[in-house]
Amino acid sequence: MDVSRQQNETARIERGPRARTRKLMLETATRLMQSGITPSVSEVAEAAEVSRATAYRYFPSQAALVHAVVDEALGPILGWSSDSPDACIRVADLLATAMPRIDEFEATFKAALKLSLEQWAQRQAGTLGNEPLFKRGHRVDLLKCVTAPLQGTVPPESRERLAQALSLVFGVEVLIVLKDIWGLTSESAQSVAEWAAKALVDSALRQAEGEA
Amino acid sequence: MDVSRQQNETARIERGPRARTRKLMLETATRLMQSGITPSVSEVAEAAEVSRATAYRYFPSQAALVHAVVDEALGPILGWSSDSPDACIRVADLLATAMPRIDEFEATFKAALKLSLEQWAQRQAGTLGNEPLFKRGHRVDLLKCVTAPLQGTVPPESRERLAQALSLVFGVEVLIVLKDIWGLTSESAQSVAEWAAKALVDSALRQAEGEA
DNA sequence: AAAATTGTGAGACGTGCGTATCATAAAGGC
DNA sequence: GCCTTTATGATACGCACGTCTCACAATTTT
Repeated sequence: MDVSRQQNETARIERGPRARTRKLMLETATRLMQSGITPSVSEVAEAAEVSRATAYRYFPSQAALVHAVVDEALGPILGWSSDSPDACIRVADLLATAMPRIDEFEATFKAALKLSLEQWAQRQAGTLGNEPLFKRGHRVDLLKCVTAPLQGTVPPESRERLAQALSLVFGVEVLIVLKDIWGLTSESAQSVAEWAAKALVDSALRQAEGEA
Repeated sequence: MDVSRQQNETARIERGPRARTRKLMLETATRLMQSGITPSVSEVAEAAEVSRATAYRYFPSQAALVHAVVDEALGPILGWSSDSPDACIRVADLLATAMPRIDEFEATFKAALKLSLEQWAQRQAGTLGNEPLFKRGHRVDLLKCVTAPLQGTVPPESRERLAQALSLVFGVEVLIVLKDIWGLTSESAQSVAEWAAKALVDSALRQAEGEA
């Protein structure tokens, strides 16, 4: 089990049965998750028609599995950036890009949130296994990019606060609250998030103007 | 196992070993959860010094356990109401009341969210046990009360949208994002949520004025 | 082609959760 | 006081997860 080789396995185009089986499992897991279910390692093994033992060799836990699928689902979102000078346009663009993707992989992102909650609980209890800790911090950089045009217009502390507030209207949590609690459709949820995001940016701008 | 009696058990002041044991377990579970851990039924049994079998009689699953603890933690929040004519004051008051409580019972509310995610996943998979479904819809009524003073000033659709947007900056999800992802303190998180809430209300008001 | 390496499958094992059974102890009714 | 009802504890069971071992098959190396 060469570690350095395994790390690059996803990036590099490798041949051989190793890469093939891993890819098969990842695709199977992704497909299952997009269909809404959050499969255990055993379930992916069965669906991919490999033995349980083999499955556990590639993904030692459900956490590792979800982690890998999330990384794939996150792809287009992480690559996002905007060069618009208008923060409002940037945030609208980000939401228009990311939210539909999150909605498409809703089960995956919910599973990721669930896992991070599990890990948080285990950390509190002290019984923190040496699992690969979940990150879930991507929105920070994205939103710092969104608020970048406000540099010079809005003081740094307010920009930071705005980015933090925006992170509340951007992510799976939004879908959970608006779809599951309020019963909205994906489109309505998206539109509420967009309205809220614009309101927050406008408020930050107006506040900065008033102080100037 | 009289069902109607068991339902009222928490409300009524009952005597006898039944109510006593249940209360003992609930208090133990609450204490454990406030200390940050999310105990299984077995763990509560051990901590309360009752047998596993007995514990399962009162709380057939961890879900039932969390549900009961959440109901207790939710107490002061559900009783909240305001008669201020100013929506801004109402929302600030609600946040000032509810968020510290949620923060205090952070582990409990996170466990509740985790359970609701589990149930959502099971529902998607079709393997939905006949567990007592989690609600998580309390914020709807609270926020409808918050936006009530805007009746006549802000059109109903906008009021609804405002309430939905406010529900994004009010709840455990806020703590998860701001504390766990951004690394803020509870106080900073609270202050960001308050700023965002005010920004949303202001925006709705301003928008209504502009249209009038 | 033969040997060494690597991937795979079958099965056993330990653990924790939830369920069921049964005997004992405690409470309430007469 | 005795008897019925009810609560409790001990134990065992099935199940799923994760780990481990070992034999076999596939691939690569020589």
